[in-house]
Amino acid sequence: MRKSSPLPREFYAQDTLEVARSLIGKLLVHRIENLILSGFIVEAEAYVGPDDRASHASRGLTRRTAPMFGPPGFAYVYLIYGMYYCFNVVTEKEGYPAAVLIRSLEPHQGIIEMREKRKVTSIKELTNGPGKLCQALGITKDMNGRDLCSSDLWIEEGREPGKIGQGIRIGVHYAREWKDKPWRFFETGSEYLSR
DNA sequence: TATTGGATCGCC
DNA sequence: GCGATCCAATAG
Repeated sequence: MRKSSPLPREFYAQDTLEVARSLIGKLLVHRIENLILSGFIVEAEAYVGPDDRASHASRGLTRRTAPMFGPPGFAYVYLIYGMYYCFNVVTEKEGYPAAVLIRSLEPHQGIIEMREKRKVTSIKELTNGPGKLCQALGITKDMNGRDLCSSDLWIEEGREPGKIGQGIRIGVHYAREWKDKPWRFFETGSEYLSR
């Protein structure tokens, strides 16, 4: 069995679209003491630069968006609609605001515990959405700004993904001409994609 | 200090 | 299709 290790910071330092595409098939892991909760990434979206109106960073550097302007390989976690968290990985060089939103996972380790956290039994409903996967893996505001290269939350090599599809991002109708950018990547045919 | 609205979800 | 629920970002 190969020793698991976090992807290096250079992985995150690349072009954001490249990172988003490359993340499909990788394994997102959260270790809570002796418990391992993980899932293969099957869907991710890129939020790129200061002009992308769909991105929080288009409003500039604020308290909330600070992690997006920071160095690559760190987590950007925020509360949405007052009740769910969304998990992103910060990309590109420090000072350039960009990140990839992890939208859905194929559950791997800790499925019993994920069911308890999610209050649902169907495996397909555990992590098929950005808010759901944070709930399943126990990702909260506490992980905002966490270093994915040296903490209990990380991404490692997973499995070879199937065919990768590309399309427009979800839930960004307000983003004017940026709403139609095909910056969402997903594993075609996966049963674990978000709605 | 007050108002607004959202990178969602689950139920009607 | 719609309400829940709260905080950051703005406006005043």
